[in-house]
Amino acid sequence: MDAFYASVELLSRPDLRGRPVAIGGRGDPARRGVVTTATYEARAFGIHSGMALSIAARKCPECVFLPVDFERYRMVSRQFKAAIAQVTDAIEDRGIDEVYLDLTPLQAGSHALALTLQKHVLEATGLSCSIGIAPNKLIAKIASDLDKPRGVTLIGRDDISGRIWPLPARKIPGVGPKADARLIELGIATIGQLAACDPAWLCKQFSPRYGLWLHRAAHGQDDRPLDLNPEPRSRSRETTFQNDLHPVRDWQVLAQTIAALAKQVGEDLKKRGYRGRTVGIKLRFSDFQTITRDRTVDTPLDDGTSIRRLAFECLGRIALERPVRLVGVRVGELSPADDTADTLSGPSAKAPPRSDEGTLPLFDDE
DNA sequence: TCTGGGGTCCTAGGACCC
DNA sequence: TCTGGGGTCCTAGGACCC
Repeated sequence: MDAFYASVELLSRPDLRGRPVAIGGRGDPARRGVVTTATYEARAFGIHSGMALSIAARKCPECVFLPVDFERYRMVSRQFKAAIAQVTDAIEDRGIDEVYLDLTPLQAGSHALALTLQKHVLEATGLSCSIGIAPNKLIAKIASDLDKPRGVTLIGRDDISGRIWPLPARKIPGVGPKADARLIELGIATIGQLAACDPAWLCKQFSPRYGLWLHRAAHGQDDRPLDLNPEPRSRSRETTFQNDLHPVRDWQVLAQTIAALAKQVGEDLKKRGYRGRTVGIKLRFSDFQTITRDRTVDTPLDDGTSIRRLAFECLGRIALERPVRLVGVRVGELSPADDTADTLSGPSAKAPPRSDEGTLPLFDDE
């Protein structure tokens, strides 16, 4: 979807069309938050997603800032996916504003299919999208980005050297800021230059796996099938404080926040029918250093009380010596709640007992 | 007044087991 | 003066994506 959150907001605020608009945080650039989406007018001022709201406001004082409304975006997301489902049900969900489709079995030509999809999405939501059609997910994803907004880009195997190789290596999904910076250091700026590199040399510069993947990606090779029904791996909630917490003076606030997050994660898990064996917490300090602690137990759980107890145990293993900016609670190693195989028997039942199992030496507030 | 929230996957080291 | 090899699980951190 093109500039998804911003485009959704403009549906109800047509008066803002043509003006620089940025969506993020609570819509107040004086408060903590980042730009999630900027309209193309705002992008012209150098505003982009991930940028601090305060910096965006400095770059463009006339920019309009709106708060994020995830509930609404999720609703529109369901609408556009339902519109696409009229064309194909081979849909891999890639989050709120993206999907992969397998159009292989369809009879119509690629370009006609793309126009049909855009028409369905526009009629269902009033919003535009950009489409890339290619022999695999990797190239389709790159292609979808080449002609935004409202683009349709077709790339065949024979087009890879002509259309893909001139692009910056950073355009490969999976090459982020760190890998790109390292590539630049190594004198590699384009995908074509990456494709010319010896894979063994790339493996030496990066990890063996990543080096091999880089080489294959640069040659447009990708054999990942669509994942039509991915199982969730973890569930988490986190929050950034408007003002950093003093680790001692504000301990109550920290504890209450963790308890509330634990409760929410538990409710999320129950609603979706999952339990998890690993409970973890995340703390971000004022210097932006982020640390995590987690704890795995034998029996999967989904109740807020157990999650909170384990979260507090994790908290007890962290030295609270700096102001705390963010706290989060996570449950991982998920399994369906109706799958009782692991809870009744199995290897875990024979695991040696842990002396501190279930105890809460420091922070027991029950 | 710089830097959200919710995810996935990978790496590396240590414990532990055979 | 020496101390294997292979495997799994857990933990912590980090890169990356939407």
